[in-house]
Amino acid sequence: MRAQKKSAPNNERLAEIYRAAAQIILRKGYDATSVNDIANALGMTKAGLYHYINGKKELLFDIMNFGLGELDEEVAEPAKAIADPAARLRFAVEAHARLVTRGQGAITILVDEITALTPPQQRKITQRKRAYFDFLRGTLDELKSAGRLQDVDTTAATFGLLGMINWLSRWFRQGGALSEEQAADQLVRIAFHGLLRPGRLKSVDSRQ
Amino acid sequence: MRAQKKSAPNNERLAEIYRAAAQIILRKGYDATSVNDIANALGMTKAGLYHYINGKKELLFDIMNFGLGELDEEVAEPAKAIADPAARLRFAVEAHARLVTRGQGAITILVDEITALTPPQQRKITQRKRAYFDFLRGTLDELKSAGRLQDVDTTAATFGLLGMINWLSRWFRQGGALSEEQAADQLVRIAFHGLLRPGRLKSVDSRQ
DNA sequence: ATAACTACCGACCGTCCGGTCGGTACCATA
DNA sequence: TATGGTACCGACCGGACGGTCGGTAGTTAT
Repeated sequence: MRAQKKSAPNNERLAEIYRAAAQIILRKGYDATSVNDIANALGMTKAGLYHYINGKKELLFDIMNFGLGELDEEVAEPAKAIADPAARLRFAVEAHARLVTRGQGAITILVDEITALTPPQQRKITQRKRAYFDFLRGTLDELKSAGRLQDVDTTAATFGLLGMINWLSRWFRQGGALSEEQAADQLVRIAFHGLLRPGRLKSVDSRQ
Repeated sequence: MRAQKKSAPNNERLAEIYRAAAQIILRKGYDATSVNDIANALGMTKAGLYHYINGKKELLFDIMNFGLGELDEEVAEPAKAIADPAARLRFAVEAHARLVTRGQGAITILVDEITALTPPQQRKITQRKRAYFDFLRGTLDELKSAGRLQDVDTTAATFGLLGMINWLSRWFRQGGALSEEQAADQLVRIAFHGLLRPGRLKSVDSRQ
């Protein structure tokens, strides 16, 4: 139904292109990245790059779908094999966090540059993201049914979780104070048990 | 030391311009927003708008500083008057969350568009954001000293907190299922007590 | 009445960007 | 050694965008 590429170019080179483009877009943002920037990073000219891609927006769309594929393969699918919802949630948070801290770029772009797509592209990406969101919230719902969840709204909690994880891309730096594993572990701790020790606090009230 | 505006234009109109620009930039992103877009939204031409602003980047810089001003006035300053660190933290999270959910735009832009600034502008904004970050982390450090904090890294915890709060702008919608107050309350609950009920869980292990 | 200032606008400019097109050099395969 | 496909490139185009400039209409001050 849709116009395909005129020919079928080397697939490995295509993967290289996605990787290089993701890195640059991650650093400068989609709009601030020119097709020339990407081509130069690959030792090519713009015209040469257009041998592989069908347009700047479609390149972004492809990168995002690649990122969603990673999320499915490395987080959602393995997690779904875990029966206990708490263990499943822990695995998902850790694996997702590591995907972000690894800094390969696609998952972060996926989250930051949706508005750059055309509306139909946006719809498709949003739909796939929604499936992942529903999987996470479903796990929280299971925990709630089992009486293992605090008294929180599972939708808000899922967004809170995703907020913490996605925010990693803004502050986590390779070679910083925390390793990828430590950062993921910290998020799990905060998400699971919160910041404050439980116990006797005679009701915390914001109005002095 | 720096070139000022040629004259001193109406300050109220300037505020209107900031507000309108913030709304559009919030919706479309800085790069995708043209100076013309902003001018038209104000019933002006681009040339007319340039009577008030010195450049697109400086407009963004001004909006960000405006957002940081709001954060100081409505969150940091009032919070600093609260002696108990847990109550102070609760107030900060709630007030900050409400600033985001209100959707006026400046705080969200502040967080999403830093890369669009010139390096000196970036440095100034980052410095002011750092002061707010330090205030939050300082509060967590106080709680830690008092033995009231879980065993978490206060830096990671502060980023986690900010991640949840800033993420609100991506999912919270006026008139949605949750009111601004409810959303802020949910974040406080999650941040303070976590997702899982405390108690007997015979060690959550991620490996089956 | 006039000078000065504010608040704009129409027209224009240089630049950069996404995208195209007609090539060419280099393989394969037969 | 002809054929055809892959992997590029130089040159170019139209359009949009940030920004400028020389105005003008309206208001206020003297």
